[in-house]
Amino acid sequence: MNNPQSLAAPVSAGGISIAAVERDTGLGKDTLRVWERRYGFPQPLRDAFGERVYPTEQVEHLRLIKRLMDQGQRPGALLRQPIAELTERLAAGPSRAVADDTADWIVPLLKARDIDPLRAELAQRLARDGLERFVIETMPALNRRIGDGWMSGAIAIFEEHLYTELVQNQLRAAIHALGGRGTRPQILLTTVKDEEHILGLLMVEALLAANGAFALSLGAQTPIADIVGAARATNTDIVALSFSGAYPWRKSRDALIELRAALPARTELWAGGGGLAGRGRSVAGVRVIGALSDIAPTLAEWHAAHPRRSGH
Amino acid sequence: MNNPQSLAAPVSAGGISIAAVERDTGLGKDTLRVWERRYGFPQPLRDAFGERVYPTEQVEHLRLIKRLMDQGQRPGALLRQPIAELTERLAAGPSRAVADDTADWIVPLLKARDIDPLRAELAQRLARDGLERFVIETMPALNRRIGDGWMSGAIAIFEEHLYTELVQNQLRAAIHALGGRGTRPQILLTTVKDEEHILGLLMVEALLAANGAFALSLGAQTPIADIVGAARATNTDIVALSFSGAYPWRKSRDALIELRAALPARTELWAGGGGLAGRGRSVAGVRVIGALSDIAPTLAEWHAAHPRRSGH
DNA sequence: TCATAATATTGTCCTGGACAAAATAAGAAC
DNA sequence: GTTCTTATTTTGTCCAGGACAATATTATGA
Repeated sequence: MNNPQSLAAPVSAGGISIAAVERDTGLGKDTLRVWERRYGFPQPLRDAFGERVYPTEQVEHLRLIKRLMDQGQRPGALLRQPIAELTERLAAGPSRAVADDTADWIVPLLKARDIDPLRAELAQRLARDGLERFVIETMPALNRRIGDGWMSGAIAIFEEHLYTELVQNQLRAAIHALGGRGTRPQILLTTVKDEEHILGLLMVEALLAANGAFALSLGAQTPIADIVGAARATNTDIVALSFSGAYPWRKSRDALIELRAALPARTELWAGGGGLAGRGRSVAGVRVIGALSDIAPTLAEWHAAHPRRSGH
Repeated sequence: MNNPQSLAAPVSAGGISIAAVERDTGLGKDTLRVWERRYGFPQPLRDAFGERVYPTEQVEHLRLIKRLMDQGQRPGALLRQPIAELTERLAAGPSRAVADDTADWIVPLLKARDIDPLRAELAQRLARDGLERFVIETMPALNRRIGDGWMSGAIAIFEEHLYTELVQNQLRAAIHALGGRGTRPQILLTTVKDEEHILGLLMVEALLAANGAFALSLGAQTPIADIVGAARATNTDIVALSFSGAYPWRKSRDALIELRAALPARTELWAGGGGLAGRGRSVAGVRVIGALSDIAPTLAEWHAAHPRRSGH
């Protein structure tokens, strides 16, 4: 108690706790423990109380493994490979590549002390490319660049926050400017528990708005029962869910099944985001949106299937 | 694979699995099990494999308990109470009072199916009262009304989300419209770890903007080290922190002390929000902003103390 | 070549024990 | 009375190691 130094930080110094690893990688606590038991990796240190402390490099390694698993590879093999082999596989993987230097400008701008040029640059690109292209092409490139920068230590957390904040403002302003009102279809947009991912949500909202569909966003972390309640109350045509890549597929699937069962049959259920991308067969009654660029066509399909009737 | 019906649904029939309860209530698996062991509730059934199956009513009960806990009550007492007692407590709530009927209009508008009138009403009030008055007078009344409504069950969570979303959009748009750039003082605005409270942050940002000071908001949950890093990097004059009422005072004090020690002496440190209001003596070197209405005067003071020099 | 059965892999659940962190109550000092 | 310490209770999360259903992979036979 008198020695805050020794008390305060099981976190910062050597590594992070198992709960933090779960949050960061999307791998469950049980999974992490059973991997350690079976494969000998990860092999966290222990703090003074015998609790696992994962060094940053191992978390990095785990993140790499998670990425490969999302591509369809199986853990048994991956966990026995040395790390060099893994990066190699990742590079070989589907459609990596695409020399991404189109987004390189963001880093120096973030690093500069003055934020006005950054804000201006973002605004200008948005204006020049248009909302749709900005969201589908520019932003993913930027996000990836920022993510990489963060992992390699080139970008500090506050700089990532700053980026998120500025882009968010741009998107919100753009959506606001489109100023749509109660058109059909009526869309409810949200994420389930444990999903933060505000930016992804906003990207979808922007794309929908660009295509004349104005979603009602409930923000992140809406419990399933409340999603159902909201859909009922607002007479929603489509409930759209977004899952980030860190969300375990099993969980998203369960959530979708439960939600599908609880929603009225006439309400469509759409799901998308990195957590579902590439997942072979989907859940019955759920429309999986594989990529951002699929949103517009899917919306068009909906319109084709629901010809406009007079009245409201 | 051949019998999807029987396979798929440990979910629907009698109840739901522990993972589903965790997702729906936000109570961790470990917590659910330890409550069962200690207090005898919840008391799930078991399926053929010995796994817990929670009946819907118990999930409902758990959700009620969670709500009371969010209100500050402790589980030990709640878990021993019969369900009738709980609903009663919920209605009683903490220190209601203050006949606040100026904000009563929000509830029926939220309840109505159509969101356009709500959006319009908010926009109109903002335009009529001006940003400053809207933030200082209207919004706190609305927030309180919404909070009360939620606790008493009159307002569903999704309606609260909806309100937050709409107000947020209004504020952001207003700030954006003021469109200020790199003026002095340079302010860094954020909350520390574990603080969500986005709306409060945005209110402060709006007030500052209304007074010609454009804060750089880092969003919520910035680690202290990163706040310091950001302040250093951007040559910040003032770091402003917001603490919600739910944040324990002890923690905010510690955070402020730590931050004060780490920041350069020339950087001022301001702190405000419900978590600090009324707290007698403050931390040395920290300026406590008691109420939203104090922001403008405090800012004026800063300007008086820092007469404008030519150049920047 | 394709469907079906046998086998291997893998994630989640289980029990029951432990203990740090948070909240509260009790006491001391200004 | 109020603020600061110090004990005591409460409460959430972690641990180990066993088990087994769900899923993926391989072998087998028509």
